[in-house]
Amino acid sequence: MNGIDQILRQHDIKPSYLRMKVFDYLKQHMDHPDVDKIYKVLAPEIPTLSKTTIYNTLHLFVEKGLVTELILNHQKHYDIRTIPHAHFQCTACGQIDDLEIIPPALDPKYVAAWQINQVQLTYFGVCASCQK
Amino acid sequence: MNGIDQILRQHDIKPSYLRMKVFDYLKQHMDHPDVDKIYKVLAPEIPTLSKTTIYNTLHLFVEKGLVTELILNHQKHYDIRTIPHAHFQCTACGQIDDLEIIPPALDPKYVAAWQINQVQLTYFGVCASCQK
DNA sequence: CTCACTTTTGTAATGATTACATTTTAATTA
DNA sequence: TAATTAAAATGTAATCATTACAAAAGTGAG
Ligand SMILES: [Mn+2]
Ligand SMILES: [Mn+2]
Ligand SMILES: [Zn+2]
Ligand SMILES: [Zn+2]
Repeated sequence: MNGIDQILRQHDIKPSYLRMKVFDYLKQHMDHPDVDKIYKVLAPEIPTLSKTTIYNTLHLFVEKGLVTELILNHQKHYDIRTIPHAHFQCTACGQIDDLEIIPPALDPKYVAAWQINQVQLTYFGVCASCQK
Repeated sequence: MNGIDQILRQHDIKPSYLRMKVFDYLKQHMDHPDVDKIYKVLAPEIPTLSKTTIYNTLHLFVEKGLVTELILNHQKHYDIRTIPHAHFQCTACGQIDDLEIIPPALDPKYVAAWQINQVQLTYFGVCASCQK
């Protein structure tokens, strides 16, 4: 939990207690949790916690470029890794794994015309343990 | 609209009037429409049309491998192209363009462990006309 | 302490999708 | 052809993640 306030400040985010808790959670759980997962884990130790706060905090993090948001299965998942990489999602159990694949660069003619902000490369399938 | 019944039959789909209409729409509109778009266009010429039918039909098409489903912006979009390719979506106007990029193949060790069913490569950004 | 501002909370609304029961249509059989 | 059965289409209600919005609680400067 140390140094977290520094990181938040570097991204122009005032490090409140809750924001630090949420960021700390993301740092320690790189399995791309959704809002509900984060809420369910933090709620017991923060009895007053509201799910709206989790939403607000994550929106702020995304806006400030601190975390990446990936929409899979009609749900937003949050990833503390901001460098481009790919994902695998098991359509049976929902687990999301990191893949060290860098998405291909766009043709220069598109880069000139469009302003690209994010690239998402996802492989869908069934993981090893779900195949049995 | 000719030959559509053949294509449906080849994919083990009984070519009803509505199924042919939906497929015909997808064939003529490759801009990756969502359910609502398809419904709004077909409803005027088919007064009894139900949105549930559009859902049912598209689910069937996907199940039979006739069309591809891509989830962007919390919405399902349908693509008559089934060969792998990438997409660009403008986050301002929502338009979805095809990109002739083939998503990179997975490392063999993953291919062996997982059963990959679909790959989705999407570039998000702002299109030329929305930048003004 | 007071005031202004930020953060957090609670509740209601939104909107795409799904579940499910009913009605309509098509195909099969007698 | 009429009766029976199966398939397709429809209508309505439920689901559920997300958002909108207003109120409450906390923070920090003067
Ligand atoms: Mn990741
Ligand atoms: Mn496409
Ligand atoms: Zn799995
Ligand atoms: Zn645009």
